[in-house]
Amino acid sequence: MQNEKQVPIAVVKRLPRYFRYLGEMLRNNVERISSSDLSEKMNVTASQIRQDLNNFGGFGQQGYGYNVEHLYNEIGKILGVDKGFKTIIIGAGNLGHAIANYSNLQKRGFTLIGIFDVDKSKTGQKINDISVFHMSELEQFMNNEKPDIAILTLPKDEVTEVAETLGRLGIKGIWNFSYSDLKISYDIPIENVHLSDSLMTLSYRININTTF
Amino acid sequence: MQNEKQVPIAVVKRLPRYFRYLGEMLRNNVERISSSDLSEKMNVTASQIRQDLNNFGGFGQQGYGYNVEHLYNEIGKILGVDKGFKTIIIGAGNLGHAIANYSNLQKRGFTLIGIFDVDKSKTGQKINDISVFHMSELEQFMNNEKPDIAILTLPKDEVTEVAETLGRLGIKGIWNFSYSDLKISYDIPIENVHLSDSLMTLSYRININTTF
DNA sequence: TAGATTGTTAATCGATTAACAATC
DNA sequence: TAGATTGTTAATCGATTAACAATC
Repeated sequence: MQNEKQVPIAVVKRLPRYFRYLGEMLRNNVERISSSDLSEKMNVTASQIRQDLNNFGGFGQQGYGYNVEHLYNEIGKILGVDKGFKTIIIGAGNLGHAIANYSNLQKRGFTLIGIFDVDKSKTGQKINDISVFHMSELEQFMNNEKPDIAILTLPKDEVTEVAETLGRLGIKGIWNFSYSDLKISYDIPIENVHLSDSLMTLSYRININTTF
Repeated sequence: MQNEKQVPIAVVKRLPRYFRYLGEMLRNNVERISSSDLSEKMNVTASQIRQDLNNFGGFGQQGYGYNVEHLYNEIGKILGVDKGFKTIIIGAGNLGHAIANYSNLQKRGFTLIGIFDVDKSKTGQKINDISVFHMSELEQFMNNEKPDIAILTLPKDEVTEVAETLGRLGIKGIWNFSYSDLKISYDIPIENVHLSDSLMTLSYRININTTF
């Protein structure tokens, strides 16, 4: 169980970017790429690419480089996008709507199977062809459909309770958009997305450009 | 100009989180906090907090700690949220809608002053009280209103051209949501947001939890 | 004053880069 | 085979943590 020494999170966070660039190349029918060519495109060092990839095994070949399609697929497997994880959205507000309509998620192998909201006026509607259910139906839905990932787009003072419920019902991971660092009593992965953090970083950079 | 040795980006990226926790404490009428108490709440080391803050000056006081309100305000200034940066959204699709309705941005001191789209059927509408203009009106609007930040929520094959235009018209920073690492010929800060990267990181973590 | 806690220097740790032998 | 490029070890760099003198 859980061994093989853990891959640094810094490395993991770079994988989606590799995946993105390789996908682009694949669409452009690029067959192979060397770490140094890729490093130029991506503005990182070739060393880093080789080091990163070798956390997961040797995907390249001396004198040849990396086969784009193969590497793309392998990184996809590492990231688990081949698993077809089933997702639900909780909170059918603006952000919930946007994510439900965000085709990239479907493309990356995540299948949206349901949307939940406490607002009864939304129940029964469809968003991007996916049904909106009332929160009271969540437990039964979880038992029947066994979604893997819950996307939480609800106010921050409601999020902990909902997340605890999801944990109890066996969710495998939570993608949290509420303005908080969600923590629950179940040991499952949670990714907290803080959109405004990124905007404030931008703001900082504008600010120093201007100030000094 | 631009000196005082640059603050590491790792530090800058932590500032919004400090800002968030301090804001929370401020709302709870906490008057002062020591680095060690804050470190416990935030799950980081006290050392890191003190080091991070001292990149920008000494905000604390020996034997006392940090005054919450003062520190909150100072970090706000560093981040530039006190500047009232004027923002526009380009792309009135689902994500554009969601962001326009995302009250946190207004709360963090960013003022949305216009939304643009190529789709004429959207022109003249209002989203969260903000007018939607046609893209052809962008240049004049920029000249008159001088927005600081452009939020780009449009398809990735349209984003570069629009961004170049914005650069030419004097935008100060770009918050890019399209599925690409936007690069333009003007030297202005760009923050690329890749929502699906974060989801894939979550997916990875679910995957290893399950596999090993 | 005595106690608490900062600001800051020094030590440690981890991540990135460089180098090169292995090998396709 | 010769050339290219990986996988991997070693060196460097930077970031985090520990320690403590300064000071409120």
